[in-house]
Amino acid sequence: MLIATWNVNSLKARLPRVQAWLEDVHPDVVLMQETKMTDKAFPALTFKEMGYESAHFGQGQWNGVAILSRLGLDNVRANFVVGEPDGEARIITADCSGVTVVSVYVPNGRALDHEHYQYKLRWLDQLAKHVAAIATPSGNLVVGGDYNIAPADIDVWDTKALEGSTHVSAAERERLEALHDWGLRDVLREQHPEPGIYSWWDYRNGSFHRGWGMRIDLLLATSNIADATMWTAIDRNARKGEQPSDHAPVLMEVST
DNA sequence: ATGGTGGCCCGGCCA
Repeated sequence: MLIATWNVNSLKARLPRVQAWLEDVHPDVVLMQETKMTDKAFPALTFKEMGYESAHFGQGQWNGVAILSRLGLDNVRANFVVGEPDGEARIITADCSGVTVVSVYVPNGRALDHEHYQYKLRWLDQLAKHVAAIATPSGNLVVGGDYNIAPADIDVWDTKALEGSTHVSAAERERLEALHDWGLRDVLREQHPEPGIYSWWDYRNGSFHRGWGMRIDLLLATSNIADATMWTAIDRNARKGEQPSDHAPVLMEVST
């Protein structure tokens, strides 16, 4: 089972690239973020013609998450399943051929002294509760998406440039650590301990070509899934060429 | 590097 996560930064703007990428890579399950459209505008028929069932949780011009699957798509759950529902469309869950998958778009945080950063931390606490409510550590679960957190210093191009910024702060990294403590593993980092592996590069300043990136898009998996993962990769090619997203897809191939 | 870009949609906000 080939599982991917990709923040497409507007599915309307990115649909040609997304279609070409699906035809090229043929993932079985895709966790998508930042579709930036309503459910009505979501191109479910286009994906159906390509062999994918889909589920979308959108709100309009911002946020929006989706799951595509050509291995079945059942038990779709939009938003958090416990506690207060989030006011923004940032999380959707479904079951695909025996694996529960979650597509998450964690709030950016904007700045450490911004209210949005507190929202980010609360959101991550809610995510931990959501995960505990839908699965057990011994089950088959993948929680993938744009976490807007670089798990460790190795996941950023320059720690000095990011001092005092979101994405690297102790409080948000602790929230990620709580997910690890529960039983979710960062399989790509386990398989690739080397530095310089990023999934996002700012559009500005030629960041991609200068290697100024961060690894903030993650596929976290329970041990059943992590142990069965044959390979993982980040598809940097998807960040090149005409009208790319500022994020590259992250992939994991799970033996079934 | 804190915008020189690129989304939203047409003046800024957001990432």
